[in-house]
Amino acid sequence: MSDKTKLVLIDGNSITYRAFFALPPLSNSKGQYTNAAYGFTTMLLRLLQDEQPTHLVVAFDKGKATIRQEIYADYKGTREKTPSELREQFPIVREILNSFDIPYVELEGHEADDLIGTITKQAEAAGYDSLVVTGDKDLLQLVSDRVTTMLTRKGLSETEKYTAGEINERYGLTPLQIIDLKGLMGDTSDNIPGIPGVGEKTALKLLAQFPSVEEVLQHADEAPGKKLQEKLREHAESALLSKRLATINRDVPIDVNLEALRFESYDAGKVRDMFKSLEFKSLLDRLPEGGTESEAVADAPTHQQIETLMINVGELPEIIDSLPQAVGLHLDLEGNYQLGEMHGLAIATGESAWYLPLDGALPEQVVALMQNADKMKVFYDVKAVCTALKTRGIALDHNAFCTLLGSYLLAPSDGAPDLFDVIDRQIGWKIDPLPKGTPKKKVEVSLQDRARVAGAIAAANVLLKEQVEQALLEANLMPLYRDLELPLSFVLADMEHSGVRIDTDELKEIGENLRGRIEHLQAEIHELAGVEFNLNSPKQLGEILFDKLGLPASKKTKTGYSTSADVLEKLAPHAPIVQKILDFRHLGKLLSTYVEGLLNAARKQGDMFRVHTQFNQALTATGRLSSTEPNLQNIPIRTEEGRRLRHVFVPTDASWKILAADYSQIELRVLAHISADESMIDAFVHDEDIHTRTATQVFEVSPAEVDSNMRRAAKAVNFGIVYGISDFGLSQNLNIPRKQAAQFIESYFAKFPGVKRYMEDVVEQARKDESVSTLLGRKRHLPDIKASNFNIRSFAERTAMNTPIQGTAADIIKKAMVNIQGVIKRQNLRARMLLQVHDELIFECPPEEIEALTELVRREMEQVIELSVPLKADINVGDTWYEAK
DNA sequence: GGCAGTTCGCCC
DNA sequence: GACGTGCGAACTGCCA
Repeated sequence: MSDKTKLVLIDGNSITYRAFFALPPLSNSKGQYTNAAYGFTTMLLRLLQDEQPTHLVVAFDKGKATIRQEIYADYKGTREKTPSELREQFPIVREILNSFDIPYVELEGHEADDLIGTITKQAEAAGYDSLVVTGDKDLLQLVSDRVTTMLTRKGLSETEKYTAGEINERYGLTPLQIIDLKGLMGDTSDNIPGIPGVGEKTALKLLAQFPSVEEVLQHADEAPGKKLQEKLREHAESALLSKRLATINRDVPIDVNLEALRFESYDAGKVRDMFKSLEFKSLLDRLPEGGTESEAVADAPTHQQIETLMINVGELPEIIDSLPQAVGLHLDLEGNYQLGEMHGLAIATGESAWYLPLDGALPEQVVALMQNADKMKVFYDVKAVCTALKTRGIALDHNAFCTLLGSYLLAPSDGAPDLFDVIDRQIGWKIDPLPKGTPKKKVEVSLQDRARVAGAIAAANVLLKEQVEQALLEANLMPLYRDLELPLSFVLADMEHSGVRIDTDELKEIGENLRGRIEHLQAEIHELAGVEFNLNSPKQLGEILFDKLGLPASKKTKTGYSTSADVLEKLAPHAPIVQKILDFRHLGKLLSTYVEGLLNAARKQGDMFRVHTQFNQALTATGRLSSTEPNLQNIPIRTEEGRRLRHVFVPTDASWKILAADYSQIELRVLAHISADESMIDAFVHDEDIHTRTATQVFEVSPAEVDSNMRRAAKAVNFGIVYGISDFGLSQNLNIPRKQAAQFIESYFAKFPGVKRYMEDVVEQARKDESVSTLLGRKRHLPDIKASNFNIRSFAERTAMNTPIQGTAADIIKKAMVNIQGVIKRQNLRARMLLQVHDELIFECPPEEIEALTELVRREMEQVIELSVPLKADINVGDTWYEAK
């Protein structure tokens, strides 16, 4: 029925509030925060489209002296003050509504809830159908035959509509009983007390028995459990008060003419002007054409407006000449950037794009562009491009901008930014990615599609650069980006391109040996178990050990028994099968992950095999690198058996050497510096064994009295400090009770008061800024530091303590890498940097360079930055990585 | 057969 | 009630 009336009522406060916390704190070029207004607007546009309302109104809270506060002074008493970044957006939301000609209501001393309740009551009487849009479950109480409530779920993007039937299905309650629910359980966010200890589950159980708060209280004696009965009696008043607070007032003295809420259409031109001034670029293409747009507002085009022109090599020089100094580029690669096929190159300004198909070989005009130092070449991933070009014998000029690296430094906790996400988030272009093929099934992609996507990415890069650059400047991150991370990209590209030589014959031999022993172990285990089963299946293993053999199960996982090593180690003395399983696991890990993994990754180059890892420079929350395909940052060292694998990492030439340089205790030295703890600084200045020193302090003994257990415990505590683990984590590591672990930490802090003070200060600072920084200014956002959930907040607090330590150590070694590579190049050494493993660097060099390399690496690593304690690098040389220890 | 989720274990 | 990080192998259950 198209003539039916449909009134949509939006809870303006609730939706704006939710939008604010759901979206990152974006601001536009005028410095206005707009994330909440933006989120509200996306919701509004969606409602207009999906619901086709005939009538529309938005309600806002107004004033402080609400009726509820008269009843209960502490109402909303615990709520944090609305942040100014949010407060300043309410006027923007009202302006946006004005541009749509959508009416809004507010009344001094009343909340939006009550206004919505009152209007829906009148609408019901007039025979309108209403839809209430909110993030607040309280409004479910308004639901009736004529009123539906739409609730937002996590963020704003998902919503759920509730009719009376759905409320019954979800809660087993009538809409009005939602009030009773809240009366019993209360609401921490509004500081409505309810009955302490009664949550949703208990409240629902009670209401299933008796229909209302009053009845529940009358029959308190019949409630399950003595404690609950007592609480019901004790807090009866509170429950009744809470019910009153939760009841929406549907008779607010407000004069609403329903017909004035009629909404037919809006002037798209007016709205477009509004969006442009707020810089809601991505929302522009959701508006219809036409309207009375003012011409004064200039704007970047949307990606649909960018047509990518197919060109040939001959046209390239002329286009390049016409380009501005910063050129958006995208190298269209398929698959792994080291090996993958190069399909083409897209070149763009923010307004136009061109696509040059390539078939393997790079024409000289492209090479010229890549080596043109006068143009700033803007890529999404400079390291990938640089490496891809290196494999084709071309050196990318270093006058480049990396939008990936910049985006990462702005928000490192998000993990590796996805190209299409970044573009959508920052510019609002929704580019359909190309379909992904699999090794099995290749998908044919037309050249036109390739051009469309590559062209859009190249053009997006130009706009992204502007935004990222600006944001880096504002966040004081430009020096970190320009002087450290971007130069490091080129060093990493060198390393990835070099690769490391692998002795595959040796590796295969190790593999054969392991395979034989694994098969033998497997046969023995099956024999002992009396049945053949899949030893690699934790599920089957658990059934054998704990059901069939009846061993005591100590730990459970989500899906069944835990069979992890720490569980099995405790069982080993009781049954011989267990040690064999542990051995099987250990050897199996070495075989599948390392022997087979490395063999799969090794590529034949001339007469030798090499592995070329990829370092991810834009992924970790702390600023460390990570390594993939293969991961060369987790090659075994702890057990001799595993450590042997390092024999297969050999120099390019048999006469060359491997040189390994590792920072000694870099994290603890960083901690000593930033905490300025006297005792700790003293230990490092005198180059003492820090774990022994910690043991003497914590256990109050002389250095000679420190036994191996004390040192081990002290080491675990230091380890815990560096990695930000909890008392729980420490107790797991040391296999001691949580209480004892907490005591260790306490006595540690008593002996290192400077460290304690630092930990307290950094958490306080994190609460203030919602972020922490490293010595070189790397930032990590920590919104969870204000979480109400204890676990989430505690985690954020440990992160606040740990990130400056781990992140500063990452800064330091990165800087050393850039400096070392600079010296190697300037001195024309043949030595090559091969790997970085968080606190160590691996090189190879001809024998005659050993001395020079040792000297320069030590100097650059130790002198890279001046701290209040010395930095120390241990350097070892050998014929293989194993021997360089 | 592909995908996501889980468990396990390696490194710093 | 589950808590430093990241990568990857293998299994499992689910989908087509």
